[in-house]
Amino acid sequence: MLTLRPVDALAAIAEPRRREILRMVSLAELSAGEIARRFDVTRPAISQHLRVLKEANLVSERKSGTKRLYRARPETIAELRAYLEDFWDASLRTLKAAAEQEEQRRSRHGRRHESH
Amino acid sequence: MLTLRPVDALAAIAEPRRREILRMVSLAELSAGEIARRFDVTRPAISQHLRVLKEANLVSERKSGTKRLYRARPETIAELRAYLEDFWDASLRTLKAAAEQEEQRRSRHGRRHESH
DNA sequence: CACTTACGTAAGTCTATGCTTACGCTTCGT
DNA sequence: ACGAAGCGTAAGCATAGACTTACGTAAGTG
Repeated sequence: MLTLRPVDALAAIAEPRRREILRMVSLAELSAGEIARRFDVTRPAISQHLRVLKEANLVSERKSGTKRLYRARPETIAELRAYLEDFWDASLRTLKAAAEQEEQRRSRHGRRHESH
Repeated sequence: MLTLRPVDALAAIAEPRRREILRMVSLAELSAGEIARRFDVTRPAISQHLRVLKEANLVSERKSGTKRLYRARPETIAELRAYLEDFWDASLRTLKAAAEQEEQRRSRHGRRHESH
């Protein structure tokens, strides 16, 4: 039952600041304020980034007193990774196959092809 | 001498349509028109996507007569893949380490921690 | 019960971006 | 030389999105 597709996570990761945030909450569980202090932007901006990451299931949230602690979710990261692995594999495999075919064609008849 | 960072390629890939285009030009060298015909958008829109992909070095362009043929560039795809591999590795490794530390703490003293 | 701390959210702004139509440039066929 | 084919680019538009300030809320503190 996976309603969120890896694609949402990919879009979330495309943002440099969110990538940085995800790195931070991979190293340690952090509060929104702690994260915001390490950036030049205001705290609400970070809250909004955290919401995107949370909606993409890339981070989990836990309340502790007045704070909210965020941490990266390895499962979703692994899913996104797998999704992209398939993407790379499909691309690179077919590219390699195409290059080899071309190489064969080139060597079979000595004249250069595709002059059209 | 790599002026273009993998990050640009990542942003390019974040767009669903561009991911689809990249898949297509991995399977076969295609002209802009051929690509556009497979989408519901106009040809200029595809041209603009192709420009983004080209600037990210994800596709190469070759002129043949009045056409321009596009093809995925395996090198850049591999670079982006490597960049992300590092990202996953760093995230997942530290997450695993943190989880283990926590597990140790939890088992060392029987009571639950972090009540604050 | 105030007051403070630590937040999220709403509203508004500015920029980026994905799209369209209009146009101009090459290259090929005749 | 001329029209058509195949593109890229410019300009304009509408939407998304990354910010800001202002405000509201829940949980500790005195």
